[in-house]
Amino acid sequence: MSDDNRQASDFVRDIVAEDLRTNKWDGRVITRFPPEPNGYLHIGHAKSICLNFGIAEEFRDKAPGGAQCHLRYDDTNPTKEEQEYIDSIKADVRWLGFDWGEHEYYASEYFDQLYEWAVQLIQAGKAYVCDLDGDQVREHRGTLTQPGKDSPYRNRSVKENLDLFERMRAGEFPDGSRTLRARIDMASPNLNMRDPVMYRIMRAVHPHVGDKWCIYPTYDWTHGQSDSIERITHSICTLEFENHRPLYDWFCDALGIYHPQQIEFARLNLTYTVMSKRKLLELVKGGHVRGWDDPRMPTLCGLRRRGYSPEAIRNFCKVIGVNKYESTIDIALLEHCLREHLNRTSPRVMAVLRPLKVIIDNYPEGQTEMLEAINNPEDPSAGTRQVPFSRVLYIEQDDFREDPPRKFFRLAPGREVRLRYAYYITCTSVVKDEAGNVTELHCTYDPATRGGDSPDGRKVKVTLHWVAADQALPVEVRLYDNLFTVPDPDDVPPGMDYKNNLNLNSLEVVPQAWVEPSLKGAAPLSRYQFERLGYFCVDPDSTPEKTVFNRTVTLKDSWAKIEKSQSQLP
RNA sequence: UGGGCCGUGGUGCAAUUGGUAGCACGUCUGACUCUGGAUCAGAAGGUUCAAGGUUCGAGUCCUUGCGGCCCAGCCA
Repeated sequence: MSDDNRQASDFVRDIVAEDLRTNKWDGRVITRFPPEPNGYLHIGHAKSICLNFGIAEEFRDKAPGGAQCHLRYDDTNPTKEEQEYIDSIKADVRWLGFDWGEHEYYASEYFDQLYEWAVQLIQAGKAYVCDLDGDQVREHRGTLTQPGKDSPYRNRSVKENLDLFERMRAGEFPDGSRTLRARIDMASPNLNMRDPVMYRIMRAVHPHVGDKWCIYPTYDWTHGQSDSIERITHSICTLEFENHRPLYDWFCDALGIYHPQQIEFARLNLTYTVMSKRKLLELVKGGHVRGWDDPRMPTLCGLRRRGYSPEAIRNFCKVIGVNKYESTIDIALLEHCLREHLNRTSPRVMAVLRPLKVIIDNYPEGQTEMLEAINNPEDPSAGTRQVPFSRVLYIEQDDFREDPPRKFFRLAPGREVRLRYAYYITCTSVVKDEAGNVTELHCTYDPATRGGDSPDGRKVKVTLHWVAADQALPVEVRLYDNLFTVPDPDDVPPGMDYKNNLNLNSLEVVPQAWVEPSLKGAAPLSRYQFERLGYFCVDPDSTPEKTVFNRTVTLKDSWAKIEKSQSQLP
């Protein structure tokens, strides 16, 4: 059990608590998670989900006016959005362990209200139809250091604007030919205030509202008012929207409507991966991975398939905190949270990835016996199981060295080790092929050590995992490494991009590994620890004939560390 | 060179709001162990971006620098 289940505070929670204390929002706490359905959710979104839904949960009992978190799709750009994404987002939020109850909303369902509000702004002389095309709008916008120029259409009459806007909606004009723009200040140092576009003409079928519209509101014109409609109290978003806040404020004030408070926090960055939907989409479309749910992807569906648990991800989000400055978190911290949870919850099992045949010369031919094995030493209630033992076994190739280096404690000629839950064995001879590769080992076992303890108190340095050759199940195992070879994939010389840093060895398939028979029929997505190797998860690609395992993460391996440092010596 | 936001060990976060820098990950030791896992104990590692100033006292306040991120989509 983790020692501390409480959620530490942070500057966002501090604001919420303070607002509750001063009764700023009538005792209400309403947050929202507002994805655009244009891709799959990733671990960066998990940070936002945990923040928004977490706050609603934590303040449930403290907010007399009620606390809730909405799921709202910011679906304002039908050219990029799809039903597939809408569905996956719901599945992923639920899998993470959060529930929005009745509060599932779509910005596209506010389009009528938004249209009315646009008319209201036109009537107030605060919006106008502009005939400039994209290039011209850019030219008029000015630069970071120079003010923009007013559009020649900026001073059209209210009557003309109303007529034109109505006809935009009616489909009288071609795509991109006109826009509705807010009439603010072309000289503002904040470029977002230089008469931003509110509506564009775009003939596209919308995944949620179909072909009802040929004009679509921009995100800037939609987001703040959607929060307003839902009476959000704390509109929590990422840092890049800080510059947009004055615009959202302007819209709410100009409309005279309920005005939520926006709070910005830094998005999550992780080493050895990329975290933008654009790049993830490119990896998928470019065939660099097998799909959005490829176990190497930082998407929630990818992590799920890889074997991550929602608990691990939630705890990770708790541990990383929330702040206002960009930072990059070491992937090792995510893996730490993962192991921490999996260690407590995963049944142990034995599997051999690269088999080396071991023949126990003094064990009766044709005999099989069942030995008792503990399912989870961290959880006594998980009980025990029986594993078969016989004369011919497989052990891991890595667990034998004919000429053992210093600090290598495993099996070697003449050396005695323990087979987990079974017997002590001693290697008596080595069989090789013509090329000199070790093909099998002959050993003897000590019948007195049955179960794994020696009555004479004799100690061995190490315990090996094993499977009985004639009882083991053949399975496929997929081993994963980081998708990128460097901590910051975007750190590339000029002319190259992050794809140059793709790790070409991020997937290694072991077509035939062996697992103990208790794993027969293991359900997709079920998680195990393969003793001494790591945590593994049944891949949905599994068939009744062949189970496929994904390696979620290795166990911490101090021998690997020693070996690595030894190889680095001159 | 306009505006906005932000700088605390290698990394991520704390510091009772002015009281003498703490936690986690990682790294390195050691103990224990039927997973070289887990667990436990310990160590190394910070002139809190810098320089001034206010103060008995500054990571916290002031000034000036420096550095980083964001903004010139009819993307979100």
